[in-house]
Amino acid sequence: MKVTAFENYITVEDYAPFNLGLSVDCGQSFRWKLKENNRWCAIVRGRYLEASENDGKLFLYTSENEFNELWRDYFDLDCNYGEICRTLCADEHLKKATTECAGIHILKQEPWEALCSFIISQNNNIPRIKGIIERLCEAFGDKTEYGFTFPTAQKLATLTVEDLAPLRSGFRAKYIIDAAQKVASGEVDFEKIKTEPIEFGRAELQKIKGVGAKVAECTLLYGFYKIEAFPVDVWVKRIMAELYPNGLPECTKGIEGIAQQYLFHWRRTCIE
DNA sequence: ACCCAGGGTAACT
DNA sequence: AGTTACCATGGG
Repeated sequence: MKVTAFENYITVEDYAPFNLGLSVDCGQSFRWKLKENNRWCAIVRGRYLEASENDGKLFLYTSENEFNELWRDYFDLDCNYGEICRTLCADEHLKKATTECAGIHILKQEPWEALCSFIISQNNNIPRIKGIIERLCEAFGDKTEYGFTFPTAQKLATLTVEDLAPLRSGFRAKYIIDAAQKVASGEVDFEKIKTEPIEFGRAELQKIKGVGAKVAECTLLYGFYKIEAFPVDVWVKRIMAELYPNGLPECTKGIEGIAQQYLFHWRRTCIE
């Protein structure tokens, strides 16, 4: 990986297969927007970034310092996805999925944002999920010169279900409040989820009302980078019924979450 | 009115 | 422990 710093941006070359647009807009995160100048922009962990990709080169409007300390990790640029995809290619369907959706990386998102976002995602569609999250940030996040931050669990823990009415999140509002309270109080222990095996995190997250297996898996995968987590939504359910009636192939062992992300996007966009 | 969407829960065998 | 009703919201 080669990083070159300019006045107000850096370029990154020679990185592992990575597709910026695909990674930020394949259903794992909901806050990235494509501006008219063809740059993706978002506020992540309180930091604002504009980014674009052209001719195998990344343009990140940030400092080399912030890149090394935040974005490099967030975009998982030091992980060898080439090798991972070669492993997954042992299965014929995953060979197609990883080829046709090449460059998807798992984004290392903030645990609370991932949890809260995927609570909102339940029985919902992606455009509306994005709308609810945008209203959540505008109503309860911190205003910055570039937009609103994602509100903290501590902030949301002070609110009531009625306070969330403007979000139009429906029955999910009470789940958001319960999650915020349990995370803010430490009843759901994020630090321990980070260090303990995944089974601890599964049980811990499902102490929250409205968090079942699927939302827990998404939180563990995108918020805690537990890449063996395997969220099964309606699309992955279809994949399993159509292609893997006897379960996932051996080559996915330990990296089920990454396989899932390719299969999810592939099934939604490349099939039929 | 009917369908679907990155589901969850409770009450059953 | 697995299945099966039932729950819930807004957009098409």
